[in-house]
Amino acid sequence: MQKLDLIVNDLRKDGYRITPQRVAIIDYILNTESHPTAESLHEVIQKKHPMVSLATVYKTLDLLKKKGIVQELRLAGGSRYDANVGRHVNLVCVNCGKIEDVDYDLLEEIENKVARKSKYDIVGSKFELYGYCSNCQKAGIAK
Amino acid sequence: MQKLDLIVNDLRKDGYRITPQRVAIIDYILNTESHPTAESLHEVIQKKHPMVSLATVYKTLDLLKKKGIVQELRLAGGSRYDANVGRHVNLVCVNCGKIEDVDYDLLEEIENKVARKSKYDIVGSKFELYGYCSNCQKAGIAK
DNA sequence: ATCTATGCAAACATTTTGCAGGCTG
DNA sequence: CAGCCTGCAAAATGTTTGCATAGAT
Repeated sequence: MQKLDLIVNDLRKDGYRITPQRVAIIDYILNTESHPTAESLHEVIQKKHPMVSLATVYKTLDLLKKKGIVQELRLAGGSRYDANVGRHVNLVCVNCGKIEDVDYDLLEEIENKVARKSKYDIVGSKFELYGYCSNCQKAGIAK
Repeated sequence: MQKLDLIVNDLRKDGYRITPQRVAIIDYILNTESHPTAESLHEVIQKKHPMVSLATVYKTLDLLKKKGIVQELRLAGGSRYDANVGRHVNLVCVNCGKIEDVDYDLLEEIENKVARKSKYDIVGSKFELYGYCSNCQKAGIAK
């Protein structure tokens, strides 16, 4: 069974409606490695599905974020979205915005290794954990 | 010698002018652990130095980023700035936006350890490397 | 005296929101 | 056929820019 179908079934089970817009967006983001912005995603999808507005793209991406289907990378020039939600390292060019995925072993060695392998001039790195702090868990907000 | 003085001397050596606005901003960000946004930084600094505009805060933060003195964390609700530019882990509450710094050993164990220690409900993580790709290095753009 | 840095306000880019109507279940 | 989802447009948010002037060197 396709990954798309699994996600669609999951959403349906949760009571979400399966619209052509949502399917098109999910399908596209599952099958690209381009880390699109909301706007570039909208442009590409409109070619096949003229009936998709930018607002719907944003709303759908919000839904997919909540469901853990996509990850949002907040970068200069707007957020980019990534269906690869497993633990992974993104190599971001702070000049042109290009993003590449990188395999790695241990944190301690990553930076040097990556610099050597990629020919990137590394100017910084960041490992961030996202979650709900204990206060917010108690309050049960917006989860 | 104070860290502030070192930075100020460095900037002066590079030909940048040492204005009260810049000193106030650098001084504040060096001595806070609150990961302020540009706007919150502006509010706090205005209390002591009414002559600091928000535009100047942004311009100064850009300068400090270029000099490697601060790190920008792009999060929901706006970027946050952090004088701790060494390699470190930020623990971000995706609900209230609180940011805490975390010590760590090895990447493999971080997520579980942090979840246990912090009582955070971890919903995702991200380790990003920032740098200039080889193309951009050749082109020598905007560095 | 020179010329960078500032403040102001307008411009800009991205994302969010409200509402009327359409489509899924 | 009930109510969630959509498209549109306006609004909100966060950041950048242009220009005249103040102020650091």
